Amino acid sequence: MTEREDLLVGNFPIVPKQKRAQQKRKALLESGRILFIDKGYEQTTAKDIAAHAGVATGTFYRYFSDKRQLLMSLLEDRIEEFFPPEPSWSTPDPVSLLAKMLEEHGKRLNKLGLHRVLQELLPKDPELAEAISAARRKIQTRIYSGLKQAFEKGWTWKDLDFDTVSWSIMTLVENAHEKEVQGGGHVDYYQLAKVICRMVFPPEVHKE
Amino acid sequence: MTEREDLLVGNFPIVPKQKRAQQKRKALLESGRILFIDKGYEQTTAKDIAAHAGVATGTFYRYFSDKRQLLMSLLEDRIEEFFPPEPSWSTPDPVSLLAKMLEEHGKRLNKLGLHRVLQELLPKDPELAEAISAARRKIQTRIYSGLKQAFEKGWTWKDLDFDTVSWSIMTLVENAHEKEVQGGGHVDYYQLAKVICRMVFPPEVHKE
Amino acid sequence: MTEREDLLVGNFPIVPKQKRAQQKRKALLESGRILFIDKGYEQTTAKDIAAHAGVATGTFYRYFSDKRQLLMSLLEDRIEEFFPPEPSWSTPDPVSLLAKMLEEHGKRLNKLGLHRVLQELLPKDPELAEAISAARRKIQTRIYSGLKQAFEKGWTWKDLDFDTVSWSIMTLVENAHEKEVQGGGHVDYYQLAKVICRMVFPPEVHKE
Amino acid sequence: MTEREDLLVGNFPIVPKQKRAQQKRKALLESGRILFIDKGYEQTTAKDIAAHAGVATGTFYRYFSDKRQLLMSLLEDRIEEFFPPEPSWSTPDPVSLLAKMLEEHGKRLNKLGLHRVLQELLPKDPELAEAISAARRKIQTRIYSGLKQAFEKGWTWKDLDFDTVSWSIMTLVENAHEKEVQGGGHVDYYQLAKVICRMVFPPEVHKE
DNA sequence: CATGAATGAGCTTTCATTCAT
DNA sequence: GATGAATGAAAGCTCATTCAT
Repeated sequence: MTEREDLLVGNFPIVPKQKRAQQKRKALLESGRILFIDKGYEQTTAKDIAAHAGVATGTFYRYFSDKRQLLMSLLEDRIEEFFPPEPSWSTPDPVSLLAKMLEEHGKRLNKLGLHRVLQELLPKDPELAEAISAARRKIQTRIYSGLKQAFEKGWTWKDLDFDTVSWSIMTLVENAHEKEVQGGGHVDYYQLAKVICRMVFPPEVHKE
Repeated sequence: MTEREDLLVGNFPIVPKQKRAQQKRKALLESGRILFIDKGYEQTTAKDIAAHAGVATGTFYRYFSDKRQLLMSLLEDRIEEFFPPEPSWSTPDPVSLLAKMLEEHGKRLNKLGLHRVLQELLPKDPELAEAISAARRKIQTRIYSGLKQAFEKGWTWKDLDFDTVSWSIMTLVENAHEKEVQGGGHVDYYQLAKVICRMVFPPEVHKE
Repeated sequence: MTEREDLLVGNFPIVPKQKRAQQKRKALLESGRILFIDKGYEQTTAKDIAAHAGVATGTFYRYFSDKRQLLMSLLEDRIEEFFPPEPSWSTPDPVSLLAKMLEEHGKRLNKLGLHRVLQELLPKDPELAEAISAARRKIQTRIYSGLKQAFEKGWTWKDLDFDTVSWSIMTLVENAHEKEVQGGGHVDYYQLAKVICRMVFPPEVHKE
Repeated sequence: MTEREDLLVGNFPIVPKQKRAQQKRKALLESGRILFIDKGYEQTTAKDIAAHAGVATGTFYRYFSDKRQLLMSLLEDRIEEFFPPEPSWSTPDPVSLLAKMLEEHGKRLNKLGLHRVLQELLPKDPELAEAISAARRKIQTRIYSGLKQAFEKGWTWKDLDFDTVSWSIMTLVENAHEKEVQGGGHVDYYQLAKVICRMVFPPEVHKE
């Protein structure tokens, strides 16, 4: 991760040591986050962010080399938060556990709020796209191995296609959050968890 | 749909009558499509499109009032193509049929290629977002009633949550295409179809 | 006048001989006049004029080298109409005669309607400005000599300043029309004529 | 007037506080004035003005929302200066006083120099036209009542038409300045004053 | 001759970024 | 360090004029 982060964020203005400066930096980050979410990345200008943070335009550039870098800093170490943790299957009630996890993940994404902004950027920023892609692959790999373990314990469908199923789980989990945002009715996380479990386990295992 | 489409596209420069002009218009549309896909919507300028089509900037504005309208023309009457047809369950081999449908849908999307562009635009263009949303709702409604019929015939899980499952199917189908694009290996449409069927039918029905 | 006109109009497209062509030319002139008056010179495009005249854009340029030349043709031989004829003083009732002349001049200007357009152009077109200026000088000279004759007959004030008075008459007459247009109440031409006569004749002459 | 002025000028970029900025603003205003007078309003671009003021294009837009607003700032609180003060008749030597007033007004107009520019704008800018019109009405009303007072004191012609005469005075005074500009020889303000007085007073009053 | 599509210079305006104070 | 005025490249769009048909 570290290498990738460095790549993304660059090492431009050394994170300043003073308290004051730290506060300004934080204010800028927070203003950036708010405005990006509110108006979109492209529609938000450096001037806007500076004004919202109560500093001068020029100050923006003391802390960030440009708008992109601010966004990257916002994302720093958090890209993984955009993706769900791997579900745990070795539990008496995987459906409830999964439901809970889904809900928490949804909340986390809503709190970050940058989901949309990322989508806006992907076409323009191959580097970011690659970072996202890497994070996604990483998670999917974890899900994959989780599935494999469950398989080895004989819990899953015998013909489980790890690849397809792990991808399906990822996809549903990632999009559950969007569904909620779009106001297309709230997601019933429990039902979704059930559906996911059906993709993985044959019915007889459920009773276990 | 037709009314909404008209709304989106407007009736700006009447589609010209001459052959030549038609060719230029087509060239512009095609150049727009290529550049939008290649560089993203925001990064593509009217000038770029004109240059790529081998015409002068002003010519662009003969045929389209602006970039957005070109995109809308590109989308005209095609919004529904972005969404899958509803799967049919009443068939001897729903998995294969579904797999075939998924593949065809993926091909169609790849041919259009505008999937990403749409995503870039959605946050900024509420009108488009609404059109997309309507199309999506329409399809999902169809899937929903398909499920209901299957349920009434007693084929599905007894506790099927139509809403959650129809949404899950939509989501997987919509994203299958993306998986392919991202180069994460080809999608195994057959496996995906199997997973979807497992969300819907209990195993004993599969044998039927 | 001829030389000046040639200067203004240029000798670009030889006035065409055919009837058809003549009609198109006239239609263009008339459309130009209407649109110039309605929207102003700058706001009217060659395309507008052609469309209004029911011909193609290119046709415009067959008859006129450009927008300016159309305007000049509109003005051709008419610049003098923008200015009043010299008043005649040797008449039993100069006030009534003058009043009548003022009214007729006002009507003529309203009919042409290009007064405003000229004003719009003067700053940009020194050549036109010069032509206007020359025409004005010409009229003023006539008024001047009319006054001189009246003076020599002993009718006017003994200390009449020909220059000032002829200029004043010109100015009032030229602006009377504008007053009417601006809707600042109709001009009472008879009262205006009386005022002008008082500038010229002492009261005892009036009784004559 | 103040309200109307505020309306015209808007309150776009708050007049900046720093000295430097004030200078740039002034430089832009002055450059605008010069170029408007020299080339006309329409022929002058924002870029021209910026270049003439020695600043970048973008700087223009820091201080003015557009060309029009610059002109409006140039006019701010000055519209009345374009019109003469009302003449005073109750004085031992109204002719000389009037002559002096005319000359001063002429000088003031020449200093502003924007007379022509206004004329260019009037047809296109109804708001400005209304402001001008209001100012003109105001002055004319004052002249009107001045005449009425003189009439009541028995100084004027018995059949004085206040309306026509006040309009005539306005018109002559407004245009006197133009005469000078057009290089038709300097205006003899004294002679003009005499002419105006003859419009108002019968000869026997002059001796008083 | 007529047509109207095509051209491209040029105008307005915005905004990321710099730099004098 | 902080400030915010200044910069100028670049985007969107218009329109006088040309030219292939």
